[in-house]
Amino acid sequence: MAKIPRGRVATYGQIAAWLGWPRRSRMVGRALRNCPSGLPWHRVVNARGEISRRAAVGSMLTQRILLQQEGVSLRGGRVPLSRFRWHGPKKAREHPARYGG
DNA sequence: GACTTGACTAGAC
DNA sequence: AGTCTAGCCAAGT
Repeated sequence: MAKIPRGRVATYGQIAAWLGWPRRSRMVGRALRNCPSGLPWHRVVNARGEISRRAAVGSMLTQRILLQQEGVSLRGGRVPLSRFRWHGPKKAREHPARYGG
């Protein structure tokens, strides 16, 4: 998760797959309950680009703000994955998605 | 050990 | 494009 570049997002399923556990997306979410500070937890969204309700302190408002600060804009409450999804630590693209800044 | 729950997902309508 | 369903598997009760 720490490898997710600024201005990009990944899904729970992706992270699970990178770790070698393709069917364990829920475990990623479970693990994030104890997410140590300093990790970009806000760059993790579900497969539809939505922010989970269980998001940390306060609400998903925090996550939305953090994402927007990185240039990840939400459309209709979702991150457009076609644009901001990160393709993984091994297949990472050279150029980040276009975002203001 | 048998339910229930959950920061999920792919597929069907 | 939205909503529902079945599948998932570790943790909690």
